[in-house]
Amino acid sequence: TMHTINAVPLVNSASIVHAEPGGMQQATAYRDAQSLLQGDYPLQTNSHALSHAHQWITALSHGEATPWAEQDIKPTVQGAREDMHNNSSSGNLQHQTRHLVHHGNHHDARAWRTTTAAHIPSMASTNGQSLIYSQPGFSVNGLLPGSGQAMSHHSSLRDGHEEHHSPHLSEHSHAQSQHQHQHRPQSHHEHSDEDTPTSDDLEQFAKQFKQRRIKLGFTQADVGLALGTLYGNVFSQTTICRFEALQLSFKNMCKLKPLLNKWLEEADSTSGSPTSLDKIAAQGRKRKKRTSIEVSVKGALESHFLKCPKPAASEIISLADSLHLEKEVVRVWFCNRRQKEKRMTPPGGALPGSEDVYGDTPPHHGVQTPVQ
DNA sequence: ATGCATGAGGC
DNA sequence: CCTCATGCATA
Repeated sequence: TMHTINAVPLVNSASIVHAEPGGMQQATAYRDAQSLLQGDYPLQTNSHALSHAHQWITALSHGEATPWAEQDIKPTVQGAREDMHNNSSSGNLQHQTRHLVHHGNHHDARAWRTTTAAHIPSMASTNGQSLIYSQPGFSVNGLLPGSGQAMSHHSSLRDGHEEHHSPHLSEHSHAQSQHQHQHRPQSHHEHSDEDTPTSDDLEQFAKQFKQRRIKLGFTQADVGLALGTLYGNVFSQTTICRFEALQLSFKNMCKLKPLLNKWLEEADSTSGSPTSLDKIAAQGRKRKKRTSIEVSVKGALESHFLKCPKPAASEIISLADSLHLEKEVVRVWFCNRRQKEKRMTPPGGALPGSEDVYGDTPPHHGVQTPVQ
């Protein structure tokens, strides 16, 4: 039926070796970086020995009700995000319109920075990296490639343009563009950086971003880390990955684009402010062990989802019961499943014509039809 | 690359 | 309880 994956963070001595000049494989780089990042925090490999040992080795015994999470340590990280939240808005006027009023203008990464000052990611201590990159001889500016000196060449990157067009001009199955009904015919430059981009812009940017990132020798994790070091907003490998794969909501993509774009520019010019930023201690919180749902059970959930993507609490309970899963697990599963439908790149490919996915779009309409 | 999870806001 | 942005832990 179901079991939980046990995961006691073990550390593998991070092989800080990765070199591979120039043509390193992204996979390789990614691996190294990841092991560094993850292995780092459990061991406190670095100076700050903030011993706050360990969370989520959770008690096996556990009580029925939320065994994990005994102490609620707020990461303190959130504060700064509020701002960003409303700001991205314009993308899909789902239900944010009201916020547009104030701060209709800080699209710029810098704007956030101010409000974000010292902002600590919940747990991603990244000391391991600085430890490595701090080596004399390596400039430390928050955006060094995981592969060390691998980056030697680079090409210019002025916005919008290719580098290489995919030879196969697929008949462009871009049906999406329904998200942005707003085109600011503003008489000014459409710096793919300003205003709300179109789905195509995003797709284009993401693709190019990934390509350049790789050429520069950075891993997704490197980028996420650099964003934090440089602008105060740390992101995980996961987020960068999802951005590149367009697996985020349209709005989310819009929010991240400016930051990534900025990073890209900076990475190109190997800008030189040696920003040796130190991460401050990250607080830990117990995390429930990930539930592994069996395929057969997933199938059942999936079919239920097709019938009713938004089951009522009572339905969730009975469903959970019949599937022998905790109610919470089922509830979360549905939440995640719904969220998946809203990504720019939905799973099965949204059905054309069904704009409002679940008919729950209350007063607003502009709901993006996932498409494709 | 992705599955399940957390938490801040919103009602 | 939901939506959304995010991410740890995994496959």
